[in-house]
Amino acid sequence: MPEYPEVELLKQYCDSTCLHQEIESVELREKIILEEGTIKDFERGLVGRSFETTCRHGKYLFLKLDDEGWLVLHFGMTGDLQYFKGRDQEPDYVQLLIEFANGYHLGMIMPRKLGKVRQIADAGDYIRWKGLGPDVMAQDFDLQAFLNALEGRRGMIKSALMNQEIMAGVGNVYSDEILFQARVHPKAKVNDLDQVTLRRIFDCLKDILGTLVDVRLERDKLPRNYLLPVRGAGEQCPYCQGEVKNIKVSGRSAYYCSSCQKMPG
DNA sequence: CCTATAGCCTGACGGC
DNA sequence: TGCCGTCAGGCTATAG
Repeated sequence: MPEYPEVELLKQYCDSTCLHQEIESVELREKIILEEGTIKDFERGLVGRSFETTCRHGKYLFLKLDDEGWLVLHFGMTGDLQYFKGRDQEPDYVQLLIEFANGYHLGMIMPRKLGKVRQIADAGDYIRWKGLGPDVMAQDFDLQAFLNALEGRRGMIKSALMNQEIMAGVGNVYSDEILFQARVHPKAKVNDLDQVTLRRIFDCLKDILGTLVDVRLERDKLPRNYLLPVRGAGEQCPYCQGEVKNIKVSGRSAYYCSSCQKMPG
């Protein structure tokens, strides 16, 4: 689930809960979610420190430690965070548990262990090392930056939007939403799209991702023309009553309106 | 540069 | 109810 909107909200959640508190203990329960190093070193590296600020790039959340260094969290397909008090309130599937001096805990919840955690020296270096493209919601990711990022691409537009090296933050679900509202077929080739269409995609991207954060992902607060509530095969398009279909695009499940999202040309 | 495939890991769901 | 296959919103590696 975690794409830009979810991770941005998790960042805000951290900002309002767990900053500036001394870390008393750390339990990393699954070796597989540690990107590098040993569990012992990871745990020791956090105890006695505190989180000072946070930042986000694409689907990655960075928590800055006092003194120096960062904790990076990547949520995979099922990651979430919960800040809670007593151990008796611990939710299921906590793989990383951080206990603060005030008695509260931050749990990283991950039923499928596809996420990653790691301590790093510098967030910028990490972003470069991962090869991440520009963050889609950064101020300077404007229309020109979007066009530059897609320059020379010949693959399918949905794949390009989801490619974290081209631009970081969009995943499978919201790439469908963006293309739905821009009325572009997910399999349309990037180099077949004209400037007007690319601009429409860019505008939809910014608008949709911003809106999802504004409404805090509450479905009933979304505008009525969203694909999200009817993102299932056989559902009805809120624009044209056409049929929502499911196809595979680069191995991923894509939903689109077979009537109003046409191939260009 | 791009696509397809398989794999990582495990819960939810539908069919029999 | 139980078993089994399939699918799921992440990413990576590999082969063509």
